[in-house]
Amino acid sequence: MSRQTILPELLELFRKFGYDGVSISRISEATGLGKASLYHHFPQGKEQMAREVLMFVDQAVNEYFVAPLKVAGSPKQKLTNMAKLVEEFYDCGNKGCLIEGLTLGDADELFHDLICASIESWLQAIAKVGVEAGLSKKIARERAENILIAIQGALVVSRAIGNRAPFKRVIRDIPSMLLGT
Amino acid sequence: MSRQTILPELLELFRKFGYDGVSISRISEATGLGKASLYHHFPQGKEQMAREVLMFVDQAVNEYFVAPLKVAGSPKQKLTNMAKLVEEFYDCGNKGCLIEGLTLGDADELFHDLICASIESWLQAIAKVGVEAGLSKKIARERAENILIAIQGALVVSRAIGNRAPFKRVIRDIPSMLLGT
DNA sequence: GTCTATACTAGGATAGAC
DNA sequence: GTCTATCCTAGTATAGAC
Repeated sequence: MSRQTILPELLELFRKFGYDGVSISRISEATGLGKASLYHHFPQGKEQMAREVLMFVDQAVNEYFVAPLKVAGSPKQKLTNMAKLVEEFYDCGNKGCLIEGLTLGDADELFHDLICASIESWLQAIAKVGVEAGLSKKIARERAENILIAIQGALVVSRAIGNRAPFKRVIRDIPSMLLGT
Repeated sequence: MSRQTILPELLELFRKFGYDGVSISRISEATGLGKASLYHHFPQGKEQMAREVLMFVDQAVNEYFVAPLKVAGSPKQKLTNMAKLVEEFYDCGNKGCLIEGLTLGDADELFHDLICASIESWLQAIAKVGVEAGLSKKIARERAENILIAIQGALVVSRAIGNRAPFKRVIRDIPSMLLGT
């Protein structure tokens, strides 16, 4: 069983249950691999699994969210493309956010650097599109932050009230959140 | 030891570590009470503790966030007052959000109704201020949702990047998020 | 109402056979 | 590379003394 098949499964577990909510037994059930096999692939156990999932996600962020912002096209088109891919990644708000589950409690210190770096590269890519569109660096950065805040907040609120409409609305409004109405 | 002294301590634990991250031993250490004493006060264990914390928070939400929106004053003043109290409650973004830790994994089903009701009453109170200020019901509701999304999202992002500035900015912008610039 | 002691279960991790 | 069996620790929960 290869990394490419197991990491997506681990991602789903960590985003759904959080670091503390994922047990080796649960992973064993979900993947069909015995505990000993899991430790064969990940000698440092759960911590290594979460770390590799975060690196896998960082790669996905760069490939799916950041790269579309760097190709040719108008700022609005780039953001619309990104918004669509974000919507897919979170399955219209049905799938939770990795950040939440990996920044609670003790896990926070373990993974802070990885999470921080991943968010930062996404943030900078969005801000760069804003600068291209004529915004000042400061405003572009703030609005990029607002976009990530809206995405993460919408995931929390949508799940809490059991209604995906707020998430979908946020996705739709991403371009205007950076470029203005 | 009374409910009034122990519930705030439990709140801090659950918001910091999430439901799965809080163990009875941890609660015992934090409160200074032995395990058996904790079960004396909360016969149904951790689940009851979390439930009572949520009811305690619901009360606090109504007392501190909703009530200030119902007194006399201009819409802008009401929102500014609320924003200030929200900032205090989350300690400028240093303290996490209960919702996150209690909507992950299995805990989600256990507490969904309580969390949902609590958010809904807050949401409606904000929307009502918007209607008073002349907004349509639909727009007022959407903007109220946007405010909660921004608050929760800012907590996630601020913690993740280790910088409270986005949270403070969101707090400052709450009135204009409802009433327009 | 709080404590010590204890029972039981689940989670983390490894040894060794195949 | 995967399995069964096992070990140890941590977590949940309760009994019974004070």
